[in-house]
Amino acid sequence: MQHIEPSVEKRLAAEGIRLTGGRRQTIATLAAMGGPRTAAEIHSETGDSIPLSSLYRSLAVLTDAGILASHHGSDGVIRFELAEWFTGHHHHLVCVECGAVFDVIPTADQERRMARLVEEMAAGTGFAAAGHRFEIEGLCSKCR
Amino acid sequence: MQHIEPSVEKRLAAEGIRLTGGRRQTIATLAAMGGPRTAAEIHSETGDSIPLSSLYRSLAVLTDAGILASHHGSDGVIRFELAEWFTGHHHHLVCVECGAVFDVIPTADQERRMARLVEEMAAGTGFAAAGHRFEIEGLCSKCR
DNA sequence: TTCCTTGCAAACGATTTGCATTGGA
DNA sequence: TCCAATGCAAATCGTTTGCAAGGAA
Repeated sequence: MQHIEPSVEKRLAAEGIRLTGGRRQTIATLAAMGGPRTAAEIHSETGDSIPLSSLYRSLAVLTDAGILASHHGSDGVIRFELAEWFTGHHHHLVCVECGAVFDVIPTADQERRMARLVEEMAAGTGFAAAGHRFEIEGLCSKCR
Repeated sequence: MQHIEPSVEKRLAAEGIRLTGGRRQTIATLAAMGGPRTAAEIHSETGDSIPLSSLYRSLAVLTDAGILASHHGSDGVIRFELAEWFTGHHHHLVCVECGAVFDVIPTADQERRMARLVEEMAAGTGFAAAGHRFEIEGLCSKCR
């Protein structure tokens, strides 16, 4: 955590956003949990020390500021994780049974091939491609 | 529509599910709208002739039976479309501004390359890959 | 002081469910 | 006839917001 905090603070300060205790704790918890997590998961992981409403507000602010990334899971719940400039670009393994999400880091070669697919598929659609999301769906080790 | 109805009815009948007027209309509307749509969109498209609660129930039943597929959008709303055995396998262009979703049909070659990526990336993760989801995010022609 | 942030409670909105009624095979 | 399907109203539940109090610069 210590190593990312200065850059986080700098990034937030640039927008007049404070890195408060609760936010610090939120980021540290997410870093420790190491994957996309729901507000409820973060909340209980921190021993309910941050009220859900405040947590949601912090998550929104931090996501907005590009510190976190959010994903709407197939169970209709939002999961948050550190943005890719911390974690590196990656994709997800999504368990269709329990909704849990795990990270997979593509090799440079895989990512290059993926980017080529994006380019090819968006070509001529009138759509301005800005990014991509690649999820592998299946059963996690617990559920199969 | 007429051409898919018999197979739908057969598939439903096999599970003791009836293809009623409301469900027929729901499927026809989705087929006509031609892309992932929310319950609210379907509801208003049909002139509010089907109450939302019934519509949700039909959508759940039809999705369960494999007639429809559902997607949780980044705006937290569920969109439904005909399952891939009607539409063919495809992927989505998602507008990050308005949440609209459009279909893209990959070529056989593109799909083969995508499958290879899935295989490579899931290997050695303890995860039983069953499918994949590939979404291109960007701005639709209306929003850019 | 100024303005961002927090906490609590109340509000929201998409989706779900209980229950009595209707309707199709 | 029998059981799935429907409609209405009420309930859920994750998430958001109003507002007054707290806190950092």
